[in-house]
Amino acid sequence: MRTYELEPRAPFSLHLTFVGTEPAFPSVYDGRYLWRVVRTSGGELVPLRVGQIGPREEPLLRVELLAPSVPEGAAEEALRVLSRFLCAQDDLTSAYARMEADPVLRPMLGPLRGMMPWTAFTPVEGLMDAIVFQQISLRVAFSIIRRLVKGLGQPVRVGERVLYAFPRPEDIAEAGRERLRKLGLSRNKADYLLSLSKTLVSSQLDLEAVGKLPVEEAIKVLTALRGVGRWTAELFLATGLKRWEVVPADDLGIRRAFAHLYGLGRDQIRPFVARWGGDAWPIAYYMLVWCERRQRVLKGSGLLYEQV
DNA sequence: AGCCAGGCTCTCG
DNA sequence: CGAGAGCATGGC
Repeated sequence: MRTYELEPRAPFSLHLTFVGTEPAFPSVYDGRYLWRVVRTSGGELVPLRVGQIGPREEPLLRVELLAPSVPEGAAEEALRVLSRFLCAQDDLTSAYARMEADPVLRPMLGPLRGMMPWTAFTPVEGLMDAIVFQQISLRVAFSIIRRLVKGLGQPVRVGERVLYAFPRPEDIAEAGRERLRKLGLSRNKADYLLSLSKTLVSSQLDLEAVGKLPVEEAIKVLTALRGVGRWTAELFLATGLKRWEVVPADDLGIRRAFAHLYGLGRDQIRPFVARWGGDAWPIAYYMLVWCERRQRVLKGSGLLYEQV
C-alpha cells in the first residue's frame, strides 16, 4: 500500500464538495473518505481512497492506493485523474471575488467556501451519466447508474469492501439493449448509451478534443450524437470537460435557483451568466447547492452541513 | 393512486 | 415548424 499527499489550492473542502451533490457511483463518499477505482490508460485498475488531513485554508489530502503493488506510472496517472476530478488545482479566486461583490451571492461564501463545483470523474463517464440524468430525478438516476456500474463494471476487492471500476464503452456495447433495459434504463436511454459506446469504441469521437472547441461548435458536435440535446451537451461541457463558462440553463434546478435568487426566467439565464465568463459554472453551482440546501433545511435534514 | 422528476426523439398535423 | 406522446424508477 502506498500513500501520497496532494496539496490542493486553498480554500478546499472535500466534505463540502461531496455533500453539495453526492458523487455518482462508483465514486463513493462516506463522510470522511472518497473511495474510487481509477482505470489507467494502460488498463490497470487502481483502487484508492482520499481523505482531507489539512484544514480548509491550508488543505492537504492523503491519497492511499489500496492495492498491494501499483506500477509507478499507473500511480502517477491515477493521481492526475483524481486531482482533476477533485479540482485540486483549480482556482476559484476570481469566482469568489465576483460573489463577494454581489449581495445575492455573498452570503454563500461563508458556509460553502472551499466547495468545488460538480465535476465528472472522467469525460466519458460524465457523458454517460448526463444521459442517464435526463428528465428523471437525481435520486432515480443515481440508482440506475449504480446498477449499471455494478452490472457491467469491474469489481475490485479491497479488504471487506468491493469497489467498482466504471464500465468501459466496450463493456456497455457488448451488454446489448436487453441487458441495459434490465438494469433500469428506458428503451431510448439504452439505445443512446449503446450508440455512444459504439462511437467511442470505434474512435470516431474524441471527447477531450471536443473540450477544446469553441462552445457553440462543441454543442453542435455533441447534439449531433443520438440522445444528446442542449441540456445534456451543456451539463457535460461544464461537469465533464470543465468548460466553466457554460451553464446548463435549461436545467430545472438551475432555473429554480436563478428564478429564486435573481427573478430571472429561463431565457434570461444565458445572457446573464455571460458576464461571469469562466466563473459561470462554479457560481451557478453554488447557487444550486445553496437553494437545495435551503429546501433540505426546511425539510429538517440539513444536518450534514453542520460539520465542515 | 397518480403525478412529477435536473430531456430527448419521433410522429403528426 | 410546433405540439404531443412515451419513457424508466423512486418519492411524495
